[in-house]
Amino acid sequence: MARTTGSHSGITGPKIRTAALELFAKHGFAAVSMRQIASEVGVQAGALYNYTPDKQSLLFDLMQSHMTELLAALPDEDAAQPLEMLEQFVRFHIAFHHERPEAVFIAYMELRNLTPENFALIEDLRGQYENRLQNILIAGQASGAWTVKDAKIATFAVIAMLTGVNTWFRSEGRLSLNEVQDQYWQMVRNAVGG
Amino acid sequence: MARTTGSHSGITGPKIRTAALELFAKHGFAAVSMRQIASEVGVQAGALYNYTPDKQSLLFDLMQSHMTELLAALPDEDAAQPLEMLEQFVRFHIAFHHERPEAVFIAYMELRNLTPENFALIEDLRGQYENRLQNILIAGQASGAWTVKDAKIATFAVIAMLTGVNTWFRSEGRLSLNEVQDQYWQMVRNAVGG
DNA sequence: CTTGGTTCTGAACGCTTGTTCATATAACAT
DNA sequence: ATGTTATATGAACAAGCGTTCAGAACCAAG
Repeated sequence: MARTTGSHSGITGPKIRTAALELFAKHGFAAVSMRQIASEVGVQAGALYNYTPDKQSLLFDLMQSHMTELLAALPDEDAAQPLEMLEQFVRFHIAFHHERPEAVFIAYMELRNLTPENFALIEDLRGQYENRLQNILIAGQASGAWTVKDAKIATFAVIAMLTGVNTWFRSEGRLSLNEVQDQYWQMVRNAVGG
Repeated sequence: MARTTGSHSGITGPKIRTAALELFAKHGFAAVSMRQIASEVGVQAGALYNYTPDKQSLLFDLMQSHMTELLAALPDEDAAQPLEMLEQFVRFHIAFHHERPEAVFIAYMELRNLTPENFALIEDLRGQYENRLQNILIAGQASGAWTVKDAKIATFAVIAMLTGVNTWFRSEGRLSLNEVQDQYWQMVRNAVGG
């Protein structure tokens, strides 16, 4: 036997990415085999190599796509006052990350499974994202919108705090996304002394 | 050949735990083989099974030890006013986690590689730790020491923020541990509205 | 209806995996 | 010095790994 009925590149390609995303998030990159991904897609392992040169590229593509989408979706920089921009950032980060828990999980947990070259590329994208927040914090320092001492530390603190939402928040739970955004915005605003 | 000169249980046992800790933290549980651990110890793979029934138990033991030590090292609960207790907690968390980056990393990243039973045990220990902070936050709410609305959310937010220190702080860097503790304490205190 | 290119199968490749076990030797107790 | 026990080796096991490739079957265009 060989090619099966209904097989098509435009379908199988995305299917592979979705299956890999879910499996990597659930079990970890190293613990997932190409045969498992193929089985999830409904195809033999060899067929995956029509769509990715190897397993490493599959991981890298998922992470790069995620980081690129994240940067592209970021609200405009110079649209408003520092306090508004910070609020925008907080609400954006929570909402965007809530919508793609698997990609977020992978982007944080699988860095060590990237080749050094790929790692550097992803770290650069992450740095760009962190810089956006850091610039907001610096702008607010300059304008006296808040009192936080070290913008770099505050950047790390805020991002860690916000990303932590993904570990516990579920939309079916006690709180709505909006309530969570409100409470985190209050905590972030207080934390920077705004 | 067989048993080598100088071989001793009291030496090899800890060596295995140390090697496993470092390798798991660096490459991930699934990506590390028993042969790699053995090689790090200077022994053949079969010898490891004099010290652990299997690879899974090795991971679980490391995680359980870490969580147990964490709980045992926690400062006393009813020793002071809420504000002092919260400050104590913040400084303790940062210092304790800074001293054992590998164990912390593993305890957060390798949860999905535990069997369901082992996972439940570790999650219970983690829950106990989080409860200690939550109780402090509730006590402060009751006494009016601060204004934070939802103690559960604040617990998650503070722990995520504090644990994030490990991703960037190095003692050789620009800041001392004490300075970092000071700044994070200020941010946490502000965040809860204290 | 044929041709050509795309997408798949299924077998194979050399290697690595966690784990077991007979066997050998070092270390200790007597 | 002898006997016992603890601790190691090294080979073996079946299973699984990422990846390659010849050939088969599908799809679309002429």
